[in-house]
Amino acid sequence: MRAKNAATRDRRADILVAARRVLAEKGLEATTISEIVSQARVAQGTFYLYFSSKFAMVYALAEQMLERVLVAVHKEALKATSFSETVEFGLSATFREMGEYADVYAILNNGGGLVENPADWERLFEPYYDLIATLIRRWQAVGQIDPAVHPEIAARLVTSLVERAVEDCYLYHPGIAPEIYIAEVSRFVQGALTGGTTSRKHA
Amino acid sequence: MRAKNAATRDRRADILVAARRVLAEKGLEATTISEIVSQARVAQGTFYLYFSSKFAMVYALAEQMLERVLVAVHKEALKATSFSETVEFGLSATFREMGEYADVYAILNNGGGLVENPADWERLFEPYYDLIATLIRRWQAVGQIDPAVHPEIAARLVTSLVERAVEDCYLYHPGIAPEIYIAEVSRFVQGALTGGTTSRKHA
Amino acid sequence: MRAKNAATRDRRADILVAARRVLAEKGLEATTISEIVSQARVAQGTFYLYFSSKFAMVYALAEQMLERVLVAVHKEALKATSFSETVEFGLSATFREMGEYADVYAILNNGGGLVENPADWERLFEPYYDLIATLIRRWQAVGQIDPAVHPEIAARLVTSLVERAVEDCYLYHPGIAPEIYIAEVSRFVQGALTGGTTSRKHA
Amino acid sequence: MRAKNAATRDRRADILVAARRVLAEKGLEATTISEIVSQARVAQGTFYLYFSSKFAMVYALAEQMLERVLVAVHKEALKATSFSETVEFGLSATFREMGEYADVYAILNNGGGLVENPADWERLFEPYYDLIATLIRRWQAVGQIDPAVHPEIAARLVTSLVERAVEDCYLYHPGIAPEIYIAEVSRFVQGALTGGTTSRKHA
DNA sequence: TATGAATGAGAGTTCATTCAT
DNA sequence: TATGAATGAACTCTCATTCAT
Repeated sequence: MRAKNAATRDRRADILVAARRVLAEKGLEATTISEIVSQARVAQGTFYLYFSSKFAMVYALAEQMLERVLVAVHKEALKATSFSETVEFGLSATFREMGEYADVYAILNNGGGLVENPADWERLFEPYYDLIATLIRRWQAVGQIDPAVHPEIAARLVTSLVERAVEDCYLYHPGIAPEIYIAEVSRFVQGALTGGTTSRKHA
Repeated sequence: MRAKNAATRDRRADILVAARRVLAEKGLEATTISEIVSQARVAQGTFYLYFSSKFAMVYALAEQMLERVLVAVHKEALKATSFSETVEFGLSATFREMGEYADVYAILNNGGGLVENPADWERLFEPYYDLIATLIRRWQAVGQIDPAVHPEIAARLVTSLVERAVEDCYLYHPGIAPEIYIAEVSRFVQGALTGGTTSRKHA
Repeated sequence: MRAKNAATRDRRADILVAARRVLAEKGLEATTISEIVSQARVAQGTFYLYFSSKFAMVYALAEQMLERVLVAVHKEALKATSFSETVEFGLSATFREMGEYADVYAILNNGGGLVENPADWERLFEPYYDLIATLIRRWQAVGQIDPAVHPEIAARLVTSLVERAVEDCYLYHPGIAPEIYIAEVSRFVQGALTGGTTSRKHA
Repeated sequence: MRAKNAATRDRRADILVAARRVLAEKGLEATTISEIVSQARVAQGTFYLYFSSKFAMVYALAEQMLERVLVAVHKEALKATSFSETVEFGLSATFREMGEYADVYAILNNGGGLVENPADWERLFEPYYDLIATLIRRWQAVGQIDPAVHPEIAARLVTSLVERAVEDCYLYHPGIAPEIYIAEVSRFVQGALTGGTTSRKHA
């Protein structure tokens, strides 16, 4: 198990970096393998050594992003001592990690229509949904989340909420600070899961 | 001033109907003008008489859908006598109308990357955001929504929530009844906007 | 034989005027019937009432120009009392008339490749060549032009010389006054036809 | 450092050869890239590897022709010992070289209207004009050309004269021998530049 | 592994022309 | 005569993919 020769460039990584730059700038349809390999300074054929198609490359990019978010959120969740903290820490971590990919969100959200079977693409997000659902169940177990909440559905709603907030935050309204969005989403999620219904009992 | 000859087909409408069928079946990138006009039984050039490009057509389709949802939600909102009813009626109407376009959601959600300036596309949704924000303000005025809620941001979050729920409901989990999603989103939105946090102060 | 109703626009003329404007601005290949009829404010079909094709229209335009030049040169030739005057008067008239068509020269010179049989196009210029050849013969008869000159070939050379000079003058070097070109061509033609070589023998 | 494999076809050259054949047969507008690549036996995309557009290809063809003429005329000019010989040798060489391109003249003369900025196209001919102007100045210096002649303008007139003569000779009147045209143009040019006007003073 | 010239199917789009009104 | 919506063949050009080196 020796270290990779320093002189040997990691071409797969080079390609992914270039791909993101091009996707961000041109959009999915206008992105060409040609431009990716040109920016990555590798030959056209080399691309196909690492990715079997344009779609496979987009898929790999999505995997990369989700892996990083997953790890970060998981780490923060371990530190949290309440549902409220879980939400706050998790959101901050997610905004931080996803913010790095803000430029390719619109594309990574739905596979850009490249995907032949939407379920294939959706499967990519499963681990993320699982993590959120698990966290929901954990805090339901200790009474901090409304037991009426459906963990699997809520996980997807929360995810879409976050994705959308990040998108709005980084793409459409760069003037508004991320903290504003984090606060808004935080209240949104906590209000939603701790039971608006319950709270209304006191009204 | 006579009525249009019944025999005269409305080619623009024919094209949009065909376009939806093809987009739903093939996805955006794989959809070709060729197939659209072939299904619409018009000539290739006729397409360009009504739409200046493939993108302009997708845009028109999104406009059409949003117009219908807007009208339906507006109508329901007039009938509602509480924020809770506004949410319930509005959601039902939205699910009903958007459900008709479920097949082209993934595409209409983000303009499929065809859009050159994302803000152009986002502008399309403005009227919808405005309506939601207006409704939020209305119920904030009578104390049924947490005054801390930022109407414009919340409108966008609610919108994304609904879009995503419809997507999940009609595309990914056709086994689950729409009512389940409506109930979940309803609680989600109400909990979020009536202020779960606030209610905890009383706890 | 009554005058045309003043209210009736001469659509054929309108089309030719618009055609020249478009040809001048866009070049032959980029000129479309669409734009011509749009500028002429007539319907697409009306074009074909007057011209059987795009080529027929360019041909008509060339005819129009050549007719005007022919008439003008003929008129001047009648006034001239020497070969020298014939050249000077004729050149001035030609520069004046052709100058009006300077914008479409490059196109009218060779039919732009629209022509299927180049001879068809060439035939258009025959009356002009004939006039020049006739004038050459006239002044050869009275000894003012070298008898060795071949009237038909010389007519074509003179014509091309003039066309090119007008082109250079009006298109490529608008800074240089037409008079300069007229003087240069005049000396050129006179020198060529009165036999510079021969005359020097006598010097 | 081995020689290029004999089996490796020079695709750029193949394309230019085919292009000439098609242009000559069909004219510029009717010439399609499709037919060119089909005759050159290369793929459609290969064309764009060497030429960025149809116009770029025509431009390259013109460059090729002018280069050959330039070299030939320059070589002959070195051998000439008088202006008269310069004209005769130069004309023969030009007729010989341009005769090889007679089939695409009408097109190469004005860029066929494909050119967006006529000056771009004109620039292509500059080296040729420069050579002629230089030769004129050389023989003006030793008194063999009328000092009143404007070298730059005359160079353009002479060029157009030659182009036109070649065109007439090879395209329109193939029955007349090139020598006739060469003689006519030779006398034309010599008469024009050695000063018909001057000589008449002595008459 | 890496290359990059070559491929060719197929895309979006244009536009001269027709024809029912 | 005049219209202009409709046509559809044909165009240029792109680009994912291959393969001999």
